[in-house]
Amino acid sequence: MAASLHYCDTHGVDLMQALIDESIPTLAKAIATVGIEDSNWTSMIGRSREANLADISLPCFAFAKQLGQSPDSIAQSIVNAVDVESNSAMGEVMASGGYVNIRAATSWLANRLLSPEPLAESEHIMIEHTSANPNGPFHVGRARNAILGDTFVRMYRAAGKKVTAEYYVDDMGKQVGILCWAMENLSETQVNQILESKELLDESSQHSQKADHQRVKWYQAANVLKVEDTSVDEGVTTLVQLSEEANEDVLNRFDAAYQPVLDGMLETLGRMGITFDSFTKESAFIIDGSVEVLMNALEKSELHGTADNGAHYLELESKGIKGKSTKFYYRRGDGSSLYATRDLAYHQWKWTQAEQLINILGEDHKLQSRQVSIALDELNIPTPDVVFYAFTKLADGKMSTRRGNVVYMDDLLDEAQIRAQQVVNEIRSDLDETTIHQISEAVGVSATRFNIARISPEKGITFRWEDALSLDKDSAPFIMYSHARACSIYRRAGDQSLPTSINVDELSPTAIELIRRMAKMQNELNNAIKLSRPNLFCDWLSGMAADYNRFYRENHVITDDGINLQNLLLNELSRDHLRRGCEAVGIIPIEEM
RNA sequence: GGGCGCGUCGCAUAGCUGGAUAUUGCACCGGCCUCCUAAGCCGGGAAUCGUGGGUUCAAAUCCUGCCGCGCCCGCCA
Repeated sequence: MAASLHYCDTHGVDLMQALIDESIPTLAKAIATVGIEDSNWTSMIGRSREANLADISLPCFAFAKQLGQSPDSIAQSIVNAVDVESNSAMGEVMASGGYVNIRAATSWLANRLLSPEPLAESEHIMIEHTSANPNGPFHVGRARNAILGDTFVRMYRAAGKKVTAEYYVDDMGKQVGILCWAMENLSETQVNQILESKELLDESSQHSQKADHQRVKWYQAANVLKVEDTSVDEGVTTLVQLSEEANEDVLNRFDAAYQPVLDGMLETLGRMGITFDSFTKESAFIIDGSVEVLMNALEKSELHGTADNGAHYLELESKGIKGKSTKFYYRRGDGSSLYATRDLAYHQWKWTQAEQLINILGEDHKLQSRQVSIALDELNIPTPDVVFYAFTKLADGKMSTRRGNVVYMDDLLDEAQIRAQQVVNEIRSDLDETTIHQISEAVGVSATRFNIARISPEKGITFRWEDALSLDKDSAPFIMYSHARACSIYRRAGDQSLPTSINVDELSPTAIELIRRMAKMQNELNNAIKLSRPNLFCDWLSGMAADYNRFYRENHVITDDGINLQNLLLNELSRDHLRRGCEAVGIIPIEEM
């Protein structure tokens, strides 16, 4: 085996930011010469929009009025006055279209890439995502939350943050109440009869014996039954009321009803590489009394009001909430709390666990989330950051576990694996069955995740099998293939001791592009995190794979004259960047495919 | 009715903290495997950035009218 580079967990430096920082003193001298008196110009330097022209750019449009010259000629004057030679970070500095365009010196980039610096100690972040009601199997509508949430967890970790992935378990309330009532009152025969009568019985899934797939039938049957039989609602309501009083017996029965479902859901998520560090039950905040304390505290708010029947609310009209209902009810007439109230206590608790909170929520929770934030503010509790995503709908309508109008994730992942296997069978007939299965499972899972992670969260998705399972170029397999290719070369190169520096003069254009791409990794990651858009980092990763492939075509590691060590070094840097990029978005970086 | 979001080549998608020839993939057309994985590489055609107005030296990007789509507006969760 070749000497391996061990850069994991040591890449903390944003080289584009470093380039900006190192360019500023040199630019400042030039700008003073030209006679610009705008002290704000340093904040105008940013990443260049034209990646083929420059890494960073200074737009000169704002100086035009002051100097009475065209932006273009100002840019040219600045460029003429810049002493590039004195700055090791700066490569080319050129004027174009009113911009001062700066490219990093390739030698500087290469050096920085080869001597990474350790990440600084970071704050602790709690990312709460998924938190789906445990009433049935994971479906593709719920998957966007989990995939997005886990991608954030991974990206933050790749950026060196300490992250707790948190799942809020809704262990009280109507949904589990219905499930529990059904499990206790309906026989399997009854359930099957009810579902059959409504043509809801579907045992076509390979996973129909899995606990979550089994128990959702009881949930669906109870929902059908309660339309005709009012005693269902009565039974459920009694249970729900008791659960809200933290009745131990009822909470235990709820637990018994939903836990196998939750386990089934977590198994599905585990297959996608999605795991949690912490599970918190909603009932915990009733039991410890914190909900009651908060409700009492809210009465001191200036927004507080009381309804005729004794219910308590906050009037939010003055806080910019518009529409029919500006009242945020947090205590019912009978004195009990509501879901949102418990959410307040939950947030209060979360702040004891981390310095930053991020919630991943569907766009249907926007109003609710705003109300909760205002209430938190009234309680002097900080508000969390929230990432919203638009819904995934089926071509023929909205997904619903209750109505059985869903595509289950278990089935989607099966199908993804099968489709991937068809491809692997075709091009890797040399591999044994077990290996082929492992590869196709990794490809299927990665492709499914990437096809969601690469889309802007606020954009609605219409589920189509072809799209969800696409193995095309702009997808996970393309990236995985590039990584596997780099691994293959690493294996073939054998045990080599790698050079400690890169001779820039010998680099081909594709090699330079590759270095430039790698140098932007941390910047792209930081940017995607800052803007809450994982799709931006997905773009970088696709581009990284493409640049590696171009490099691979032109620059051979294994040649007739032996091993080209410089190209091997670039191959190893690429392999490392691809692997870390994959891990940051939930693609499995397999070593062979 | 009110609030929030979305509308970019045939399809999908990037860019939206104003700025340089609007990105990428699929599909379509044409090249490249005696050479480290062709799930690849190179080249080509294809876009009134939903639509009308405004702000600006500069608008896909900001403001606004309209059209279309989605989500929300429970003492539910």
